[in-house]
Amino acid sequence: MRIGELSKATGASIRSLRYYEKKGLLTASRLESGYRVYNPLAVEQVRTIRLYLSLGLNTEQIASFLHCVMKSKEAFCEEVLPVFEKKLSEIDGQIRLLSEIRSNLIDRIASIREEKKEEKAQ
Amino acid sequence: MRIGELSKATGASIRSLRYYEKKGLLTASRLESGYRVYNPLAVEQVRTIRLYLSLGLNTEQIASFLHCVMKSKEAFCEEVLPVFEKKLSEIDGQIRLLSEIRSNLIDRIASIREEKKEEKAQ
DNA sequence: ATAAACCCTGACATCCGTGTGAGGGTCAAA
DNA sequence: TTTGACCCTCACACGGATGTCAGGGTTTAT
Repeated sequence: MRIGELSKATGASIRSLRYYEKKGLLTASRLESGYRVYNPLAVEQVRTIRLYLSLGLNTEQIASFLHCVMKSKEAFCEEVLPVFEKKLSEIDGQIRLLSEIRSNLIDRIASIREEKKEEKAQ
Repeated sequence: MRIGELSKATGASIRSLRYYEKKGLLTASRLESGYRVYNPLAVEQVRTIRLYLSLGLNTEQIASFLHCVMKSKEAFCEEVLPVFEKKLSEIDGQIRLLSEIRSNLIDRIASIREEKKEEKAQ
């Protein structure tokens, strides 16, 4: 299949498919014209790439284990666990930070509402 | 005071102080040489700017109410509440998304650990 | 043969506060 | 006066996946 078909089949833009190739996540053979030609399995592969991207992994991390998870189950790929654990701890950190900011904002909003109430009361 | 002193007094880099000025958050008069000269109140102003930056507001949002909060209390500035509320809802959205990803990762990590246990058991 | 649809590479833009470096002027103490 | 510390503006880089445009070649159906 050509790049336009793969794009439609996966929802990834043509731009993105070329980018995944550049990052070593996807390969294609070429026609004499230079057109990329994809194996039908590429559809599943692109879906897998996008799944991991949606988990916040970057292309380098995905590249480190993609060849394995395409052949075997995720659980059988040595590389996967440390990447997931690293990502999880990053996310925990982000959630902690956002939660602090959230509390701070909530306090400030509450104070402002209080002031407004008192203003009216006068 | 000059920019280097203000930088030391506030912890903001000289680069950042110039940037705040460009964004309309900070003003300075100039010596004939072109050197910036700051009012002593600038120290408090820069601290205020950095406080709001740390809450995730951008320079444009801060600019929209900074002149007011430097004169009056936060609660008396009309502009503040809607900005805080907008930011809060963004943060809630971010936390929700991160929490989904977090659950997904935790599930996957647990599955992998399960597999490993079974592997050993054999 | 011609038009429409498809594909190619390369490169700039995005977000946005901050780091950094070039190239050059100013101030203060020795 | 010289030296070192300080200041100025301008401009590129970052992060990282994606959008988009330019300029040009290919395929396919009519």
